[in-house]
Amino acid sequence: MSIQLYNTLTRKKEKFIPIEEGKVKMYVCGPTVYNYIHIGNARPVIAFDTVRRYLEYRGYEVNYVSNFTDVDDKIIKAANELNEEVGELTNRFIEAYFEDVGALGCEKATAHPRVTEHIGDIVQFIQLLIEKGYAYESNGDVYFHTREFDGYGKLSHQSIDELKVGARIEENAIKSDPLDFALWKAAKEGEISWDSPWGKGRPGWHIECSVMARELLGDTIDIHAGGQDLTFPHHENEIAQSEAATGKTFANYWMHNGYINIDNEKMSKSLGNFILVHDIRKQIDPQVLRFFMLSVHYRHPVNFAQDLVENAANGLERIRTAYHNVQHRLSMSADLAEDPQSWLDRIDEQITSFENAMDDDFNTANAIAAIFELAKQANVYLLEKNTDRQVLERFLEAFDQLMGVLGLPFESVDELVDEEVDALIQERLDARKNRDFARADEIRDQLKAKGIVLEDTAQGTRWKRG
RNA sequence: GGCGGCAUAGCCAAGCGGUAAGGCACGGGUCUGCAACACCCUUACCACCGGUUCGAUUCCGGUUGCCGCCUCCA
Repeated sequence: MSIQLYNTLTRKKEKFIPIEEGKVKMYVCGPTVYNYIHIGNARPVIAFDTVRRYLEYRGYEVNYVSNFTDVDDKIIKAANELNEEVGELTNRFIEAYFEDVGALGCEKATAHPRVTEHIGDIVQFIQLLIEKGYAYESNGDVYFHTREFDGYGKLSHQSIDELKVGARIEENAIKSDPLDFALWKAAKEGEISWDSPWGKGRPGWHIECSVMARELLGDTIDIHAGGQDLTFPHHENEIAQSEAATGKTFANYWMHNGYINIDNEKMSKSLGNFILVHDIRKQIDPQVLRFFMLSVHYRHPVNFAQDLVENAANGLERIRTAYHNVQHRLSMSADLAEDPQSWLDRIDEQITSFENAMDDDFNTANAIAAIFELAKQANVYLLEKNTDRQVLERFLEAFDQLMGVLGLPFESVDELVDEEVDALIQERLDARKNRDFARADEIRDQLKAKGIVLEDTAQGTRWKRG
């Protein structure tokens, strides 16, 4: 089966066909770095990191680009307030971004371009738009003439006239049409700026993505992704700029993730009800956060609430326990069992349903269901008196593979080795053998107080942090 | 005003023409010295009203209720 993905441009699920066979050019809009990212910012990063991992799992070579907006009004404002250089501030938050997103299991992109590294390219791109008659200079600013671009509105499915009726667009004497948007903004006194043919200034917001995507991926890319709210105007404007400049399709597939709500209310920096990843990951296992977000389809809203996250934590724990129990069994016995084949087949069935789910517009909710089913099968298998080494290994391999695609690797065994704990467990085993249950329970309670939970199995006692 | 989304068990969440995946929680069993882990069993007339169809949770129309975009925002 082939991968189907929902394309905002056509509002349909489409078969994914890359421009170049076996390769994917993907661009994901990244954050404006003037603060730590909130969990809403983290959603697209997690969602599209998962998309990327699955594409790679499917054998594609993915060239994944995600930018940093490291100069804009909010950054300048924040830098002024903190009495810090713009560059210092953005470096600080870019570093924090990598820490936060890394904790959430997201791989680094192939490239993380920054706006300030591409000013020259941006200036050239704007010049090209002016030459082609799509942009004009006014008072040191440069604007894109929206009405000159025929396809304007095709992504958000808005007609240009309706947009005007919508009417919350600011009137501005400098623009010749209220729908026009800035490509270049003239610098105010004392602001960070770069020289340009139109005087000192800096790039507008939308132009950076058009330019950096083109520089790093070419005129036409396969997948362009970002949060739902970027559809209009950001992505619409990117299309206008890029296609006006190159005369080619900018991106074949547009993917947009849904929001995170808090108590069913939209979370955003402007509303102020946001949860910073920097803070929350100290309280909640970041893998749980990732698992929680992936338990809902990426296009649907996720409601963030304490009890729902705990719910997800319990579910993840079930999968981890199954995995570690298989590992434990493998380390404790080397039984041989009859007919491993039917079990190997069952494992393959779950891998297939996982793949089917992911092929269907990256349906991680269903993919997770397949992993739960795998866990169930593993638990049932562990009930057998005799197990086959090959089957146990295959279970682990499948768990590793599937959870790996979701960016949720299992803790390695090494981290679970502790001599002191082992000694206590041995002492408890002896106590139980001598029917000294008081001592046995005492040890169990003692370990529990240290956050270590014991599980007695037919093959011995295993422990975990809980 | 324009564009769009959602409404499925106590909670979360898939499915989207052939009488409902999965998880969490609850209850009943089994396992256990007791527990933990686990296993088995139990739990839904898919917001409402019409229509199309042999058959609709799934398609069409309408109603109600939430939500989003059209403005910086993931």
